Amino acid sequence: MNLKELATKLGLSPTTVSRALNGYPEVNAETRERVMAAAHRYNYAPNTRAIRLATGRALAVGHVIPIMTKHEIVNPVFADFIGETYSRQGYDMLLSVVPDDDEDRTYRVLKSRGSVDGVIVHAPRLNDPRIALLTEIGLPFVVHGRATGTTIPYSWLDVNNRRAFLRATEFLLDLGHTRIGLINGLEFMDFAIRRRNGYLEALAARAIAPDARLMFSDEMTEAAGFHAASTMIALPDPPTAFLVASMISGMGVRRAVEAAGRVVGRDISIIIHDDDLSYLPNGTDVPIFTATRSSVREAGRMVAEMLLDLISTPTPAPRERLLEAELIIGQSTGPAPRAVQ
Amino acid sequence: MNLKELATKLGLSPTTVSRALNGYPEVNAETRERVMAAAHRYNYAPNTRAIRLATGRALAVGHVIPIMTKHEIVNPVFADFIGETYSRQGYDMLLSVVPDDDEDRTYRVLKSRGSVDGVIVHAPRLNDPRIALLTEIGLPFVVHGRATGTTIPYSWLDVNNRRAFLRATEFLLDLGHTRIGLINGLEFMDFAIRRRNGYLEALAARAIAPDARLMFSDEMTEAAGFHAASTMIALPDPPTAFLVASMISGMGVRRAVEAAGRVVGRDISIIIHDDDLSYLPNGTDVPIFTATRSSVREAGRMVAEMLLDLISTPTPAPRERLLEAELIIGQSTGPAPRAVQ
DNA sequence: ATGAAAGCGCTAACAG
DNA sequence: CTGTTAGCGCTTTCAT
Repeated sequence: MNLKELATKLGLSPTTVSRALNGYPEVNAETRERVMAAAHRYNYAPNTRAIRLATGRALAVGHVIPIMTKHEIVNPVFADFIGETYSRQGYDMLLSVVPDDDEDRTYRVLKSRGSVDGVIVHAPRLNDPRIALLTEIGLPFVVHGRATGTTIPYSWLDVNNRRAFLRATEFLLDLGHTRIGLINGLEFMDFAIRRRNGYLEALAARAIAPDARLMFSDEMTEAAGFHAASTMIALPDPPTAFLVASMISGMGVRRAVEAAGRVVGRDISIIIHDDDLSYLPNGTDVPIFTATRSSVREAGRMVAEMLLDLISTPTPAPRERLLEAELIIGQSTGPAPRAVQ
Repeated sequence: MNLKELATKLGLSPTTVSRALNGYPEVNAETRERVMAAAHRYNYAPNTRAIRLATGRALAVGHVIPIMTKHEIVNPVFADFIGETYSRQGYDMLLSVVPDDDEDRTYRVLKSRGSVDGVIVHAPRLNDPRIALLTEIGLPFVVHGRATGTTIPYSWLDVNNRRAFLRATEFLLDLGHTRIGLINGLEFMDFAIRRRNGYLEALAARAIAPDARLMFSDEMTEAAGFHAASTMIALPDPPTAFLVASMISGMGVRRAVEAAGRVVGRDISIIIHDDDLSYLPNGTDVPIFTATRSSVREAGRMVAEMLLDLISTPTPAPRERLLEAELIIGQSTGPAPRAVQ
């Protein structure tokens, strides 16, 4: 059933039916009722392809996921982008999974073929070139995260990673730890840089000089966590606590501690950060974390809304939103951190 | 730059240009050269919206992710669906994240608005209603996994989960373990059912009666793994080994073992299965697993190809593909399983 | 308040 | 081999 057929059935012109369905004010209230009812009855669904061609809008937003060719991937949790935000406004969510050495072309094609009205930029990196590129080609975008080093203004939404790690470090410092090993993600990722800064800031505030041997930056895998922790434990003056940037590397850290014959929570404390808690139940009994499932979802929804706003605004001004993370203490991944004896 | 403009510049009709660009055989070789060159020079990109309307094809495939309203989500790893398979053929990948109580409507809308040419069904459940629905409304689909209990024929690609767990169980049995705790995912998920069957089958082959107290089925979270393992360890006759269905629950299992004062790999062996190794490096030093990163990616690519095949085939016959998983022994998550003393 | 007509940019018969 | 002519199903002036 298409518009024309529906119009014929109603004895109206397609124009009027279209106007009635799209809420144009000039339509007679009674007519609108009739149209609505008929549309519902005949299960009429407008053909998106036609709307797109006629209006010149794509009615879709893109999410481009860079697959790192040299590294393990960063895999955004798409469940967080509850389709509702998009679908409620009639937008589709397009996913492009592309090797990072091919990103440029992807964005240009997205723009020139008119596949999307805007994109969400995931996993921003230091001096991320995508921001300049998108600005240049005029494809609206919102960054989920931020890109340190970028000078041109752009819209973003980020979680305060610096503050999260600052507080986690302070927490350990308060327990008397002074040698705290940082097991961070790859530090060309923006979030990893900020986390490191938070860690350093906390140390600086207590006049503790950072020790390069206690700061590892690598992929957030089990093996990398194991390697980093093992190396640090083997130092003449090993750390008494670890601050780990992901659940998975945390698993490797635990293994390293145990392999060295130490006991987690007695000899060595571990704080594991993670902002993807899809594998943990909400609210209760979680380890030390700096985000909760619900807040991550909230962020996803907010980014989506920012983009839709941006698209529908004639002359949009860049918007920025910084979310504070929660600090939650529990013990799911192991015993809670202990004071140094 | 659109087709018409390009045609004018070339002094040709849009038709000819279109034919030249789309590889129709009747075009003069020399003409084609000229057209191609001009298209390249003027950076011509066809307008997808117009192609879609004109051909009546959506040039897009949908991935519908059901968000369980009552449970933690199943979050497919989309990086596995390397866009290349789709983009090479000019297809977009559409993502719909919807609450599971709203799936019906989503599929119907997808069909009636013509947003996609077909869909990939993720995370199939026992007697999954989606298969009947999609068959009924005539939207082509391929199931990533299988749906136990479904009678109508359909296309699917699955990893042999039964066999994977059969082999893992056999491995432990060969080491002398007879009390093996199964910590499984939710058993309304098809893959979880099959894994359980593999476990049971291995026990049956050795004439070992299954013990209901050694079989847990729950969400694959850290907390659930901890709870299941703790409960089993507290039994008068506790298991000497655990077979765990995910890396994350495995973390909880390890914690439970340690909390009980036992040593992993000495008192209790653990085999962790996982088929999402995004957090592990390829190839080396992985724990006992039944799939590798590359094979998971391979599967993703294959499903995508099956769907594209299906779409472009006039009268498609259902295709079925069962992949054998690899059994890899390593020790990233802990010591390798040991023989019972 | 409603309708007629043109057009979005491409493809696909049908001619020649 | 190339061009002419109609659409695809909707929106959007411009009339009435």
